[in-house]
Amino acid sequence: MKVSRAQAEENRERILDSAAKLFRERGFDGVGLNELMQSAGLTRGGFYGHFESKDDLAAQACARALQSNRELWKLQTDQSLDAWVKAYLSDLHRDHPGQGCAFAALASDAARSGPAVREVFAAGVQNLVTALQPHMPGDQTEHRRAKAMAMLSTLVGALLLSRAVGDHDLSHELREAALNWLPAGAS
Amino acid sequence: MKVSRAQAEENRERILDSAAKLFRERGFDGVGLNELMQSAGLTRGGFYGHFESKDDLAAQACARALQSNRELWKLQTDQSLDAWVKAYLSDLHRDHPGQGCAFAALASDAARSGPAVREVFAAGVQNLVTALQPHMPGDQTEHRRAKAMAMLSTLVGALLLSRAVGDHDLSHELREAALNWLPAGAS
DNA sequence: TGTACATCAGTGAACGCGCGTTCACTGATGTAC
DNA sequence: TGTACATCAGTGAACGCGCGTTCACTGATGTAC
Repeated sequence: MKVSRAQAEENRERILDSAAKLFRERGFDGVGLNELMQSAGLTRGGFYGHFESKDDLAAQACARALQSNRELWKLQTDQSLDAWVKAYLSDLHRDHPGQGCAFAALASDAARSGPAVREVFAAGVQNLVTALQPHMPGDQTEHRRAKAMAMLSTLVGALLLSRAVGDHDLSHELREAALNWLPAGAS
Repeated sequence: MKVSRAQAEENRERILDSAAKLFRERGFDGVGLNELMQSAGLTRGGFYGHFESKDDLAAQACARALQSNRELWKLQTDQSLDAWVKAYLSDLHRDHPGQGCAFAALASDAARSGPAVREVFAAGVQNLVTALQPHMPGDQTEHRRAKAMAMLSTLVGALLLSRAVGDHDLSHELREAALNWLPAGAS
């Protein structure tokens, strides 16, 4: 049963959205194409009409996740960098990787992936650093850029570790420590 | 063909060492039990004489990886925290996750794993932070502890991101930025 | 505007493969006498 | 110390299952007249 071109495009978008969410929750290897297509309301076989391979989807889903991160975060950073940092290190963000930062959720997966995914990640880092840069203290652009990068590393590391430890108190302590550390160089 | 008890114990150790390396390189889902046992010079069927399940092995392999991290790093930090930090953010460490930091290599995997793995990770963080703490500046113990945690987050985040981006220059820039940022609060 | 037909998005069965796990079996080890 | 036998570490075939991918087919869509 064929479907209108507009509908097909909608289907493709839905696959990408599902993939961006499920991959962040369970990693590339943790989600099969069958489940993925079903979660988008389609069947297994239709996948290859939209994407070349699972790897191709992984790269595009990462791009999608990073893009939605950017849109979500732009509002927060525009009003205050501090607000964004606090939201980044919140319990809410820790407990919902599927809607959260793609770096924290998929960096390990990306490191083990092919060039396509890694290029998407590189572009994502460049984009976010450029967006954060003007909010950082310092006279020279390259200093602000370096600070933005270091801050990003701290945030990603703290969120990741706080997700990896089972201990609830330790999870909180890790994020608090990062939060208190940041102002020293950031603001 | 039975084997002496000493030999059996040796085999178990070899499985653990292989797993600690392979898991760090490719993640829990990226390594099958067949390949794993073969890399330890054994066959598939013998696995369950040593471990309850793959999950059980994952937890024990993480513990093994974290322990060997500790032994390796103790020497470096004892002479100078700076030496350790530089080694942590080196090209060598980035390019050899199999022998490197288990946090950077497996944090995402741990976040998606069961309680056993996560408890091992929590203990690993506690251990490392306790080891770093005395090297951090500050009067009060809890301040030094918080700084050690924040520094760890920065290091893990920077190494992870520098592995995830394909771009060689960006990978270097990320680690340099973290390196220059650290002294502000750490030393 | 209405009809005839080519296009092609989506279906669902099938491909070979490797997964984690189980189990009957083997035969050297370690023990009891 | 030497022999008889129980133990049990490791083997390799087999289990059912889900994986990524392919393909012949369906039938509504979009096009040409």
